[in-house]
Amino acid sequence: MAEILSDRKHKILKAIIQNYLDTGEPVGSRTISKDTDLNLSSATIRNEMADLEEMGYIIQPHTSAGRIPTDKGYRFYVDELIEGREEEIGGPAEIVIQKQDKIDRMLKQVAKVLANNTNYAAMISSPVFHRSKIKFIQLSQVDKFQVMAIVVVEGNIIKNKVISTDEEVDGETLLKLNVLLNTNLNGLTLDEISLGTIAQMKAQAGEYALLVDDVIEAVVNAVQEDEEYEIYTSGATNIFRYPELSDQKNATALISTFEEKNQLRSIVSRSMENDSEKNGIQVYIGDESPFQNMKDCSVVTATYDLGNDMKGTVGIIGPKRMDYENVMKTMSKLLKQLEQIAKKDR
Amino acid sequence: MAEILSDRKHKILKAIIQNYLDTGEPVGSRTISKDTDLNLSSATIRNEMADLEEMGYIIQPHTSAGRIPTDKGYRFYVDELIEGREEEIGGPAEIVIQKQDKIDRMLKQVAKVLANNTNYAAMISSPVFHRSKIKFIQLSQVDKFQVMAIVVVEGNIIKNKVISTDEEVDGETLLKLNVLLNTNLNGLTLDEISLGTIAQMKAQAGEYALLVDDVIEAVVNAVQEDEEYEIYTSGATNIFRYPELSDQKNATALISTFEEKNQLRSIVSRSMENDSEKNGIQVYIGDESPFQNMKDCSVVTATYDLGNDMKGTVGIIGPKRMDYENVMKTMSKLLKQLEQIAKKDR
DNA sequence: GTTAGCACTCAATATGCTTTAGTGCTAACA
DNA sequence: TGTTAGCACTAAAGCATATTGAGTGCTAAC
Repeated sequence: MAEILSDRKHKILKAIIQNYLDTGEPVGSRTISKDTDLNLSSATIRNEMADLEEMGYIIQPHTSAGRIPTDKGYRFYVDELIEGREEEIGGPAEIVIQKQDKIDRMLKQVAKVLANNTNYAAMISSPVFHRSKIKFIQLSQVDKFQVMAIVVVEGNIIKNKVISTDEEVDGETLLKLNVLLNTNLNGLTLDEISLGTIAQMKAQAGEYALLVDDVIEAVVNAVQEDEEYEIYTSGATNIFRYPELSDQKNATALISTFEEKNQLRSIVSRSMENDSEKNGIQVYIGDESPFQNMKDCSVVTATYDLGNDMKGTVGIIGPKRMDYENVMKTMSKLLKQLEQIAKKDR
Repeated sequence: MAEILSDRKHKILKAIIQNYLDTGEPVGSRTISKDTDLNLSSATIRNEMADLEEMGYIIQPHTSAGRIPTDKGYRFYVDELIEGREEEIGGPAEIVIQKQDKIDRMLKQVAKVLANNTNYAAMISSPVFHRSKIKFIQLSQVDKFQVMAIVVVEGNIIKNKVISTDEEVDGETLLKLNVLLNTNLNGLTLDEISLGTIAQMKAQAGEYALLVDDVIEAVVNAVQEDEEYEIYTSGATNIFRYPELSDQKNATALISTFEEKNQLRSIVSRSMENDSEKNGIQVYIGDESPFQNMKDCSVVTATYDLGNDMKGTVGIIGPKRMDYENVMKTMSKLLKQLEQIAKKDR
């Protein structure tokens, strides 16, 4: 696998791939002969191309056609891109996200901007909160036998859950419970709520110890529940720009994927797991992607971090012949902005 | 316009439309001659068809083809359907929605079931709350200069808004404000909050009168804000089942409509406005629909009412040749279930 | 090692022919 | 007078058959 390509082959392969990214058409020897500064005739190029084909970097769709990159070819190209990526020479990013009062609005906007700037389909997950702290808890009477627990966690995310009680709970009790909960749980993450804490609370609750159990369960549920993080998408119809994806079969598969969002979750988890690579950007080419049956697509993901362990994933899905360079640039610029805004926010 | 069709023409027209709904192919005289119990030769049918064409109910796509319904033809058919619709003979509805703890989940499910049972694209709006009552309000300290107002309105919908204050607000003040807000505003709808109420509250607030203004504004905003009701969709890819909608142009338009959701809002408002017709079901054929450029589609909408003025809209979007009868039946069954579950819920 | 030249291949396009499903009209019929 | 059989006609759709064009691989000469 780790063959070393001669400088010339290297150049030719890169030229083929770049040309194919642009045009989407198989590229022939003549084109390369003209487009590169190698000053070689088409015949020579043909010989080199035959070699590259043998090595598995490119392939002919049919005898009398030019060559297109294989997955291995793409991988070569992308690896080189990632390798050579210096920190962007800043420059005022033209892309602009506006600060929004709610995080989810901002994320929706990020997805939109990403889709518009790349012309591929974009997705972004809301942060997963394994370890975000409880800011405060508020129990309120909803009904005679129903109490609602409202939990605000860091990032001003609000979760709520209705608790049905066996006996009527009067206002005073509720007040006491509220104080109890807040003094004991505020500032803790879910993981930090130990059995000890709970026992302690029960002791303090006295005759309402029973209720405490229910309430804590509700709180935990509420916080965990939307651990079922949201996924926002944008630009699904962009796939129609690429003929290789817009036949009925592919289009249906891709668009339901975006509508259902279940499969997108697998991208998110995968991206989170692998998040450690250089620059945090990951590229899945063809079959490498977590999708089923999406061998004609590539997926580019990155993880953002808003601090306090609020991490999420953005992703771009497009044809294999996507403009990886632009996608990676746009993505990292956008994320940098997002993270900056979030930083100010606290 | 209000020509009266002879009984025979009536039957023939209906047969043509029904056949076309089934097959999607232009229908010829021979087919009708065989399929109906009129016992007429194809030649006779041809004469009648020529008449119907002249009257504008049907049209020939090209000289040597059968006939397809015009919008006027569809309108005739649908009107008759709506006319003749007796209250469904109940029967245990096979379609089942499960009770969910949160309304939005239930609505999502409704959309899904609707899409699956009809094979068209489905949407449902969350209820609009012009006049839903405030159940309680909770102010909480978020930051030194930030207070969060959480408002719970009927239906256990939670809204929240962060208020930035000029001066630091201490816990005691907050408590007072909380009591003040709740004693004055609970049980009221937005419309019922009069200037008198506000003046009264300010008087009671004493030195914090200034804050009261901000807070009330925040509350009103919070409640109104998601007046920006949500729209849930399902089955957008169903349109690929119908060749007349699945060409690139149509598919892109339709699917972006579903993704963007803005245009869907215009359907919702339209449906709400017109909600007074028989059975509450409305059908927009072709250009009658609120969509732009969607002349090949029909839209069927209905309004649901969960009580307490919590009204919303469901809609189906499909080809003009959709199975209107089934759609209407499915829709009204489903809504009946939804409303029943909501009733129990209170 | 490079290149010109040539025979060859295959997809895509164009061309013309046939089939098919339907029509409208006319003339005969009950 | 309404109905029908029959026939000439039409346009789309299907099919086979050339034509073109972009590209290749190979060979022989530079």
